Amino acid sequence: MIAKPCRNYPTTHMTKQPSTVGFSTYERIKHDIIFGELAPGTKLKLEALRTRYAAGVSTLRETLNRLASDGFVAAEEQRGFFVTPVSREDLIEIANLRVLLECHALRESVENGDADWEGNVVAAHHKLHLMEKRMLSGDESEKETWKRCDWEFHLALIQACNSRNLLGLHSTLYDKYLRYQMLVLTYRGAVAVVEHKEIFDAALARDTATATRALERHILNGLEHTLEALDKSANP
Amino acid sequence: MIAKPCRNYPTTHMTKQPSTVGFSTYERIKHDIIFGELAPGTKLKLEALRTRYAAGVSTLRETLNRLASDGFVAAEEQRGFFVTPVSREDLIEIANLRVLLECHALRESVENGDADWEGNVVAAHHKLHLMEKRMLSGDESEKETWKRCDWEFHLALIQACNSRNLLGLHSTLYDKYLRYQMLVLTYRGAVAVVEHKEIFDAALARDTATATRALERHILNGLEHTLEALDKSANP
DNA sequence: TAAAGCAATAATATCTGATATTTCTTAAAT
DNA sequence: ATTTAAGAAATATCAGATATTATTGCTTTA
Repeated sequence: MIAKPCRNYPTTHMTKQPSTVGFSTYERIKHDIIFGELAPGTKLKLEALRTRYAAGVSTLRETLNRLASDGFVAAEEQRGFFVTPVSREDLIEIANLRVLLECHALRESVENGDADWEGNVVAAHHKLHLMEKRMLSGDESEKETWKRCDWEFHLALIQACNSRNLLGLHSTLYDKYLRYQMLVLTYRGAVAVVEHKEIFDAALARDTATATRALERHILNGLEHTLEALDKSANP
Repeated sequence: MIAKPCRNYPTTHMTKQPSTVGFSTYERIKHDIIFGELAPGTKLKLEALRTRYAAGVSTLRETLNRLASDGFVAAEEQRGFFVTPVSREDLIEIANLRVLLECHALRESVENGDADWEGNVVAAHHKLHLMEKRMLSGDESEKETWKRCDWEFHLALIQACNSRNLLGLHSTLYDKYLRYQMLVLTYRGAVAVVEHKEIFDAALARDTATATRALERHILNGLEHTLEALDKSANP
């Protein structure tokens, strides 16, 4: 679970677009799972996917195997592939792991980050804040863009942690967490804005303890919020 | 959400024997990478693998994609698959991540483990210790068995951490770390025995702080040892 | 009526072979 | 020596064939 070319690589000098069918199919199916277009538990029949994604069976199986290793798809022996189901417990696990890994990465990053790192963090926070203002004013037309900004902000913060392995694991975890957020479709705009600002300020001030504490609260508040929405949608 | 027991299989809890070619190939290639039979950086040509593992190209590609997601194989766009290279930095990252995840899991486990957990830990440590005595007396004929016991001990310790996701990540990390150990082929018998005992005692005494500290030292000592051997083999 | 059995259907797992495209190798040319 | 061009090798992808297994629906039986 290390290579995550699409996001980790800077968009500046993309030496070669990975234009293979396999890669693009992987991206599309993963996207559809994260954003709920393929609901949790859905049976992924090869024939159906073949027409939906215009790819051959072999390519699809490669893709699904990859997604299975990532944990977005469950491969059941002789029974085929399913979108990984969701559960309260799983969400809690994911969130706690994200706290563990992201806080650790943030600590390292804040202590090692150079001028470049600072610059990227400032830029990412600025872009995120612009989006947040638009969201707060009621313009929810670009939720995906907003989420990308959120991702880029969180990534920028931990980018200087000096561990590709850590960044890779975190990326997958973020995506899994994101799926739950997309699932319940509820936002906690104003609060999250403040939390982002707190993390941002503490990180730039190189106040490791405050930054990690704020990040932990940020993630756990999100968890609580998502759990509530999840329970509500389960018991209407 | 709860995985129901396989319909056809008897209730005996043998690890379900997935008889598919895909799974067995996956296991075998992964094994060969971890135990160095496929050296780091090796080009994995489909034709060669086809004869070596007696599997079709499609199955092999599925397998390699899965291993690529796990991080044991590097898939290069249009250029095929390679055994993931090793490096000093990567080893350090892996070890540090293992410390982070395994210590966290151990803490949870020690605080939540029930009688079953204790029983399994005692059993696993006993078996490990038997193997260790054989190794110390010069019988190195079963290094793989010994390593399996080491794995089972470490796993038993964290088994009660209540997070499948965490256990999954840890398992992969352990294997990656193991590859480096197998690579340098050096053992630090007596020292590791003592360290295992320390962890074991503290865990059973529910002394979380001591247990995690001992585990951290155990892993970091191993890292240092492996790094030295790695440097030595690089600069002869 | 419910459980058990069984045939028909659907879907998966796997291999082979074909094709287009890309990368690698080698040898000629500047 | 570096570049270039042709040929060989390897990958990425698809389609089709087959064997095996899972699912479904109907029939029988208790």
